[in-house]
Amino acid sequence: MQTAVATARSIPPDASRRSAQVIPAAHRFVAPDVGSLTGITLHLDRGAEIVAEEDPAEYIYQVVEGTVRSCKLLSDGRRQIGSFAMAGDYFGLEARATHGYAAEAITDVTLRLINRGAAFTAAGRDPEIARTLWEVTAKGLDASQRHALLLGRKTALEKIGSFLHEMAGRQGHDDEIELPMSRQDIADYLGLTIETVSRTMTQLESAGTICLETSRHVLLRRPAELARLSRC
Amino acid sequence: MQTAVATARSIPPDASRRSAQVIPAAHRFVAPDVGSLTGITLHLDRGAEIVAEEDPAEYIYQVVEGTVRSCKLLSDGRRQIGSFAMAGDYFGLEARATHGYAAEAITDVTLRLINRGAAFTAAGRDPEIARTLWEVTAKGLDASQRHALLLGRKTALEKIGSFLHEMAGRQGHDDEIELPMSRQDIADYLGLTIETVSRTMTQLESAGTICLETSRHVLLRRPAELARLSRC
DNA sequence: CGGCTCCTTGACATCGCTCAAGTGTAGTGG
DNA sequence: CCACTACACTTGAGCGATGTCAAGGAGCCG
Repeated sequence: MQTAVATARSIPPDASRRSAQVIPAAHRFVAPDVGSLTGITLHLDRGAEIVAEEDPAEYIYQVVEGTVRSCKLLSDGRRQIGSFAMAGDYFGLEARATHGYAAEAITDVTLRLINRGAAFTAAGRDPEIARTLWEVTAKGLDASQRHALLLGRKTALEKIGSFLHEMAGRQGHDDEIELPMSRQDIADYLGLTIETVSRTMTQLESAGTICLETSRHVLLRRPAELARLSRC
Repeated sequence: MQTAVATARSIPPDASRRSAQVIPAAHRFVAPDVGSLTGITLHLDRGAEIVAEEDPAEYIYQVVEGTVRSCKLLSDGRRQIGSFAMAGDYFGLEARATHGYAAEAITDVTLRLINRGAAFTAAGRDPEIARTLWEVTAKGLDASQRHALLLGRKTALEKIGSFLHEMAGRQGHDDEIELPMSRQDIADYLGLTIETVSRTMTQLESAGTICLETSRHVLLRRPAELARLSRC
C-alpha cells in the first residue's frame, strides 16, 4: 500500500464556507471493509476539494479520519449537502462514470482511495466484494431517502433536532457532540439558512434541550427530546 | 413463470389520496433486466398497498405497466414521496431486511416479483446479475440525491418545472405529458402543498409555458423554459 | 340528476428568508 | 502579551413565499 500527502485542488474562491475545528473522536460504527482491496492512503488539508461535480469517477473513497461533505450546486450558488462522510464511510461509489456531486474536506482528512475499475474487477471475481459494494450503495440510498423526508416535510426545529440526534448516534455518544462542520454546512445539509440554524439552536438551548458549550461543542441535556423531534 | 391477480391489502382509511387516471403510454427508457431471473407476475388495482414501511423485504419488484409511488410517512400524516416507479423501474431493493418505505399502486399496475433471497443467490453465482443489482441501486441513489437538491434548495416554480421536465423525459415526449398521479402525489413528491402545486401550474399556464388540456394531460408549449427551470 | 372526488381559487397567516448590525473567537504579527 | 484582522456565529426587524382555511368548480359514475 502506498502513502502520499497532497493538497489537491485549491478551494474555489466562492467557498467562504470552510469549517474550523477538531476532528471528532473515533466512531463506534464502522462500515464493512471492501475485502482485500488495498488502496492509496491520502492526507488532505481542510478545505481541499476531493472531487468536483462531473469529474470522471476514477476512485472510490473511504474516510479513515476526518469529515467530508458531498454536495451539489445550482448555477446561482445555492448548495445542497447530501451527506457527511465520517470515519469508515464510503463516498464516490456511483453508477455513472462521472461523479454526481462534489466532495470536499471539512476537516483535515485521511482517505483510502480504491481504484474504481479494480474494485469492479474484484467484484466480478469475488461475490463477497460485490455484495459489500452493493450494501454500501444501498445504505446510502436508504439514508438519502430518509433525508428527503426531512428536507421535504420537516420543520426547522425538527430538522435541527434530527440532525443533532443523527450526529450523536454517529459519534457514539448519548449526551455530547463535537460538530466538525460550520453553521453554513449544517444549513446546506438541512435546506435552511445559516440564520435559521443559529436561531433554532439558540431556541433549543433556551428550552433546556441542549447546551452550547461552544458553537461546535454541544451537550445534549434531554436527548429524548431530540429523539422525539427526529421521530417518524 | 406464474401469473396471479390480487387486490393485496386494502387502502388505509386515511389515504384520501388516490389517483384517478389512465396508464401512460409505454416508456422509451427501460431499465436492464435482472438476467435470467424469472418471477411472479402480479396485477394490482389502483390504490393497492404493495408493501408497507417496515414490512419484511421478501421481494424485489419491477414495474411492467402502470405507476407506483414509494413514500415515507411521519406519525402525524405528513408524507414524502421518494420516487415514482414506472414501466421498467425497480423498487424494493434495499440493504436492510425490511422495507424503508411503503409502495402503493397509483394506477392499475402489472408487477414482476423477484424473490429477494433468490436474487442474492443468483448474484453470488453470476457477476453480471450482481452488477445489475448494484447499478439499479446506484441509479436510485443518484436520483435521490438530485431530488434532495430539489427539495432543499429549489423554489416552488423550479420544483414544478423540474418535475414536468423529468416526466417529459421519462415518457419520451418532448411536448406532451400524461400525469398518472394526483396533485396531492405531486405535492408530496416536491415537498409542497396541493394548493401551491395547483397555483404554480396555473401560473405556468398563464405564462404560456404549458397548457393544461385536462388536469392530468399537459402540453409543453416551451419545453426549453422548463429545462431552464430544472437546470442546475 | 346526485354525490363523490379531485382540482382550483381566494383571503389570510406564518415560518423561514433577507438584510443589517453586532458579538465572539482564532490566528497573526508586532 | 496585546492589537489587529478575518471569519464564524448570533441577533433583530421586516418581508415574502408558501402554508392554512374555506369555498366553489369540474369531471366522473351510479
